[in-house]
This record gives sequence, C-alpha cells and structure tokens, in this order.
Amino acid sequence: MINSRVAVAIHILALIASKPHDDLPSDYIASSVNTNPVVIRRILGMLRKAGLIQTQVGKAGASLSRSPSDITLLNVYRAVEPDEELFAVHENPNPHCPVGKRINAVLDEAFHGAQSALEKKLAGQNIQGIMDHLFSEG
Amino acid sequence: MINSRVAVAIHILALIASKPHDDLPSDYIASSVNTNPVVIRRILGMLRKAGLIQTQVGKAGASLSRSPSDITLLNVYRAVEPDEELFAVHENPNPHCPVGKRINAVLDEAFHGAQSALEKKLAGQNIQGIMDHLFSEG
DNA sequence: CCACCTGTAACTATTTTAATTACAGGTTAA
DNA sequence: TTAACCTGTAATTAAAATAGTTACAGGTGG
Repeated sequence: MINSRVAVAIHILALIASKPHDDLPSDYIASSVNTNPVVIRRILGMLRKAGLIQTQVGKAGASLSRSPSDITLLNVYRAVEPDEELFAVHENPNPHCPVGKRINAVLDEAFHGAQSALEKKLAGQNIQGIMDHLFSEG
Repeated sequence: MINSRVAVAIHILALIASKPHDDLPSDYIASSVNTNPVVIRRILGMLRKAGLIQTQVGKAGASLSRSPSDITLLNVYRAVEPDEELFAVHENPNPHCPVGKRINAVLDEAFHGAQSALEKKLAGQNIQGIMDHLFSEG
C-alpha cells in the first residue's frame, strides 16, 4: 500500500487553498489531519522542496506557488514519494537461467505501462478539483 | 513501493509455464529467483489459494490451473497483495473541520480512478505475454 | 523582550517484508 | 520398508519504512 503522505499532502494543500487569506500554523493543520504538527511540517518541507508551496521560517502560513488548478495529484505524489518505481522487482535473479536472465527487463516493461496509467490519472486531477468536490453540496 | 511478491510470482508462473513437463521443486525455482525456497513455497501457497495453480504435498511440481493466456497480471497481483486499496488514507481526520469532514470521501474517489487504471493495465497482460517477451529474440 | 512559529534532528514504536531454521508428514523408488 | 526428497507452515530474525513524539536552535513580530 502506498503511504498516507500523499493523502495527507492533498489534505494540507486543500486546506491552504481553502483559506488563502489565513496563515495556518502547523498545529492547526495537524488538528484537521489528526496527527502531530511535526508530521505536517515534514510534509510541508517536501512540498516546498518540490516547489509547490512557499513557507517562511518562524512565521505561520504556507502559500501555494501556483494556482490550485495547476497543482496536479501527480505533482503531489512525486513530491512526497521518493521512489520512481511503483513495483519492486527482486534483485539478482539467476543469470544462468533462461527465465531469470531476462525476467527483470520483461517485468520492467510490464509494470511500466501500469504505472504510467496510474500516473496519467493522477496527472488528470488537481487541487482545484479536490476543492470542488469538498465544497459541492451533497 | 509495492512489494516484490508480484514480481516473484510472475517469475514463478513464467518458469512453470515454460517447463510444463517438468516438476520443478521449490529449491529449483528459488535458485532462479535467487531467494530462499520457503519464500517460493509461501508465494506458491498464495497462488494456490487464488486458484491459479495446483500443487501436491510431498511432491515437486506445480501446474497452472488454466492456460497462461488466461492468467492475467491482475490475477497475480490480487493473489499476492492482500490490500484492496492501493493508497493509504489517514484515519480520523477532524470531523469538525470542513475539509477534514469530507476529505476521505473525496480522496477515495480521487484515488479510485487511478487504481482502476492501474488494474486495467494489469488485467490487459497475461503470463503468455510475459513468456512471449522472455523468449523472443532481441 | 516574549509569545509564537518553523525546520530539523533524534528517538521510539509499529508494521511490513523477506530470509531463515525447523519440522511434521506426504511421495516415490530402490 | 526404508531412505531420499519434497511440501506446507509455524516461528524467529533482521531490515526497512512509516508515523508519532520530544527537543531545540533560531526566525518573526507585536
């Protein structure tokens, strides 16, 4: 299962986008997410390093670096997920076995298409879309 | 990252399919995968419970329950991956926060499409296709 | 100056994964 | 019928990932 950092990061960005004129301290965000403020600050740090938000040392409040509709879920996913590859592959299969010799290349190709499909779907959604769903009646 | 059981399971099934007339002991498979025989037997057990293969206690050799072209990578994935949900979601976000209150429902929906796209791609590939790639020249 | 905040290191607990040892008991052939 | 070989599975270990927590140096601003 993919870690919950992606979910938390989307939650954080939706919060920031929904209160663009408030300076939300990490404690406030943490109480909405229901976790520890340090967990929030860590994820804020990853989002900052990915260029999605801006923060100021010593001062509450993060702001989005670009419009909510220009921050895709793939951007968020990549910001908080260090692995490039979604599927792990076993290391050093037996090079003297006809299957072992080539399995990794074949698996890489097989998994690549699936991963791309996933990422394409994530790229097709953005924080504005999340906001629209959050605040639509129903 | 998704665990390597999926990769190993595909490797195992490709081996079995490529030697349909041999009874491969778990030691042999393990030496191709480069791991411990018990790891192989555990995964064989999951594949058996999923109905993809048949084995016999005390006797080497697993056989596919159906044609390699009828065993999809999604079948394999589901056999060795207990989690239904691909993306973890943080538990108990604050119900008193307008964002926290609805974020999980919105995230579930957002992630669902991505997961479905991934699974569709896995469902579109099968063990025969893996074999074709393994044994094509190039 | 003081209350408040961030960034980050460090530590802990929990969970997952994989490797490994061990063994009960089935299978087969000499 | 025995010996070699095998499976299924429990139990243990080790390593890695994840998340929660404490602590604190140092920035910010009234």
